[in-house]
Amino acid sequence: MKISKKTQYGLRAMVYLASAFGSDSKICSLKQISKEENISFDYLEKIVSDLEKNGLVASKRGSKGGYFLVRSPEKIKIGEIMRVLEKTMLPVECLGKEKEYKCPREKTCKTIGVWKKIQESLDDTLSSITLADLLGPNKKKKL
Amino acid sequence: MKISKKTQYGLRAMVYLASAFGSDSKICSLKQISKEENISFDYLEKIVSDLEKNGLVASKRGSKGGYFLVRSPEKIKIGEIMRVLEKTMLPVECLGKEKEYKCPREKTCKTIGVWKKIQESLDDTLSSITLADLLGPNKKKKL
DNA sequence: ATTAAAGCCGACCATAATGGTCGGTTTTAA
DNA sequence: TTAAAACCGACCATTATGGTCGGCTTTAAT
Repeated sequence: MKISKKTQYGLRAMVYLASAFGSDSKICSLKQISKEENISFDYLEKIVSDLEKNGLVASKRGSKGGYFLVRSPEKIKIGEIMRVLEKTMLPVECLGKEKEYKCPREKTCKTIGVWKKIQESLDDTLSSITLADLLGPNKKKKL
Repeated sequence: MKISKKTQYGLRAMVYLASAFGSDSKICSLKQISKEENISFDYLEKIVSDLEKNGLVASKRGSKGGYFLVRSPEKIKIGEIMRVLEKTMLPVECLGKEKEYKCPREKTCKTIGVWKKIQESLDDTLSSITLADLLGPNKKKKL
């Protein structure tokens, strides 16, 4: 029941990009991010690559290249980021709707309700917070 | 971000014991539980042993022995069970209060708020449900 | 007294996930 | 032409997970 380092690093990188979003220098290199956020460059590369493949950031290649948010911070929910980076956001398999998986205990299971409640409160929380909400005092707003 | 099988099995075992709690035959053997709940006997043994060490169940040894709840189901919160069986209930290390761990980013961290919210909603959920709440229709109550 | 059922306990183990590193290729601004 | 940066796949050590096994101890029943 814990959040992976991957997700933690990824969220930090996203917050970093969010801070830069308004400015003219909204493009940030991995070197920059990894240095300032103290995250292994090589590992960060993999993480950001995942974020890119899932349409949360975009890149510019070559010298002076880097990454930037594709949407403004207010439009990016924390849940979206986590769903990309965490292996699974389902507390238990049986809550998934994959065809292959079919729980034989389904009908009579007394514990499923617990996992459902956990999932619901998690979803609530993660869809109520956006990147913009994390941007520190001078960039206005809560949390 | 998922619940281990250990916890899932453990909760099912606890629910099983809770069902038996009222009756004269409140003592259940692992053989019985593992068979009816379809959980590996050997693995269940380890799980229930953890629950015993943490004072959630007690045992009677020898023939006709087995395990039983130490408290009535209404007095056992799901959170207690999970805190015993899950490796950690903290979304991230930095939320812990261990002396050894000290996050250098603490002061300026923009992401900690997210993890705090997750933890709070999780705690809320898990302290609001008791074993009794999971006991099916004939044993009264919600969920 | 013996036996069978049950808990108790520590060792072992295969597989997968985690968190990370490395070397090389391609693109692009200067 | 060169340096900076993204891109990409392979590799790797450590840990967690989920589970098995064998032997010991306790106790009810015969």
